[in-house]
Parts: sequence; C-alpha cells; structure tokens
Amino acid sequence: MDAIGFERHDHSSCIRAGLDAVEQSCAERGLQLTPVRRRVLELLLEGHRAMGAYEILDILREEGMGSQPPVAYRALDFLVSHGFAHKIERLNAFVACMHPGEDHTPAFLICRSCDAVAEAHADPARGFLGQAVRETGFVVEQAVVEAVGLCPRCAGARA
Amino acid sequence: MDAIGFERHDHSSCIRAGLDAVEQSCAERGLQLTPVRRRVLELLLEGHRAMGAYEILDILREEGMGSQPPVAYRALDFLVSHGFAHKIERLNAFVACMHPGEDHTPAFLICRSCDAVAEAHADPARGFLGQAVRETGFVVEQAVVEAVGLCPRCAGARA
DNA sequence: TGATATATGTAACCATATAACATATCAAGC
DNA sequence: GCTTGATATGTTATATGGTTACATATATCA
Repeated sequence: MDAIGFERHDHSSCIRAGLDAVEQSCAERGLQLTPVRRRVLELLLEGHRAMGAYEILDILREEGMGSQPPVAYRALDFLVSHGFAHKIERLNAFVACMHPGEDHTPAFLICRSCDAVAEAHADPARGFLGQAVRETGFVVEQAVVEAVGLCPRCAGARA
Repeated sequence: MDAIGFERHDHSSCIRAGLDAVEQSCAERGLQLTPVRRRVLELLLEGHRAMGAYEILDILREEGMGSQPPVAYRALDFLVSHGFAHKIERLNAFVACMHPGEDHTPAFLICRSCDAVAEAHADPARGFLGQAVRETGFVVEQAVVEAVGLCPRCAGARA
C-alpha cells in the first residue's frame, strides 16, 4: 500500500510515474502543462516533502524560469486546483499529490523531526465529517486533515 | 448539544461561561490570566468567529493595551498552548475554545459564506488517524481537522 | 489573420509571524 | 524588606508568506 508513504521506494521511478500520470491527465482534460508548471511539479516530486513557495521560487530563479513570487504561486495554484499537488496549511508549504487525477480527500501525516510528509486517504463521508453533516446540515465542500507527530523511523530512533 | 455551534444561543451568557471556565482553569493550574490575555480571550468569545492576530491587535491598540504584533501573538500563544483557544490554519486566524480545560482534538466546520466557525470533536483514535497509527507506526501528537463549506443557514439561503 | 482566452513577466505592496533585547512585575527565600 | 530568579510586557526591526495590478506574450479558433 503506497498511500502511506514512509516506506523506502524507488524514488526515480516514482517521479517518472507522477509526471506521466499528470501529463496524461492534462492531455485528457485539455490542460496546459507548461514548462514552469511542469518544472514545479518535478521539483515537488523530487523533493518528496513539503516545499515552500519561496524555496521553489529560488530554484526557478537559478534556472532562469522566473524570479517573482507570482510565477511560483501561479504554477502552484494550477497544480493544486487540478489536484496534482496539495497545500499543507500547517506548514504553509506544498507537496506533490500521490494520486493525481483521482478525486480524493487527502490526509497528511507530517513528521516534525525529519519533515517527511505522507499522504493517506480521509474518507469525508465517514468519521466525524459525515457525522457533522448528519447532525447539523453543514455542507462540507473541502476538508483539511493534517496530523503532526513522529514517523516510524524517527519514533524508533528516539525510543 | 453545543459542540456544534451553528444554533442560536444566548451569546452573552456563553461569553461569561467561557471566561469563567478559563479563569477557573487558570486558578487550578497556577496560570496567570493577565489583563491582555483576558481581554484577547474576551474578544474571541465576543466575536464568536475566527479573528486574525492583527485584527485583535488593532482593538488592543485602540484600547491602549499594546500596539506591536508580539503583544497579540504572545497572548494568543498563551491561550492556544493551554487549550483556551485554537488556531484555524486554513484562515490564519484564531477562535475561542468551546471546551476549555478539557483535553480534546478539535475539528472545525468553517462556513465560507458567513465565516462562522463551529467546533466539533474529532476523536483521533478513531477514523483515519487511528488507522494510520495501526498501519504505519506514525505517532500522532497533534491533529488539524478543518472542513470548509456552507453552514446550514447559508446552505438554506442559497437553495 | 484577427479576436479572444490563457499564460507569463515584473514592480509594488499587503499580511502574517518572529527575533532580539530592554524593562517591568511577580513570587519565594533569606 | 531585599534580593533573586522566573515570568510577563514594551518596542524595534525583520523575516516569511501571499496578492494586486498592469504590461506583454503565446495559444486557440473562427
């Protein structure tokens, strides 16, 4: 199960797989995966962790792909709004999505020690969100679920 | 059930009740509810919605209780760290806690139309968080659960 | 090939949050 | 009552995160 992302894995192939999936999804939906957008996605996939907008911008600047904040934010907005990346509110940072194209509600496990971020599924119909809808009539359109703690490796290292 | 906070209620009595509960909790735990801290809590209770740190600071400034950001942030840090208020990451804003003193994991329902915020419980041991622990060994220390959508009143007004 | 929509470049700015250091207040022990 | 250490406040400056506004370019399609 790769929904939980703390295991070791073939990272270069997971970058390629991520890019391929997004390319295909863009082709199907008539979206333009322009050079900047593609490069930002690639950086997120390479980093395999939450990256700040300005951290990404710094890299883009070095590579001559734009030097002002809107360049990074626009690319990130594109990726996030089409489900190719997610924003981690807790960190004011962004990660590549592990299930691009699929409609899903992500839930994140954030290690406070090594900054690794794993994406799991949070079924909004179940658990407290479904309950809230049933009890109050609140209409959930979008949900943020983020847990901060220690990943298995860091938890083990401390014990 | 007042865990879900969209119903009409006697707001002045809920402000008093909130202040009383926090005062008592501070007395029991030897915490100093200083004038600034108390006033910030009162503002959050009065507002009954998520308020930004600078919005609070503006009011403090008018009242002559401090004029620089750290004044507001320190009071908010005190309230948050002792469970008397919560930060809504999604909004970069703060709300008074509805269950001060009790140990709990809050879950928020945020109306994008009227900005009302209701606090519900999210039992971290159940739902996806418990599952994540069982499957991966990730140690959850703190969880952020925030749903954005329409409260019953605004949903009704649109239909 | 011209009209429209979409994407990019850039400057200026606003919003959120913290670091660092000085000063004041409080509580406890002598 | 005075000293000492801990806690709280005041203030300056700065770091970090994000947006507005407007000009320019590129793509798409009739």
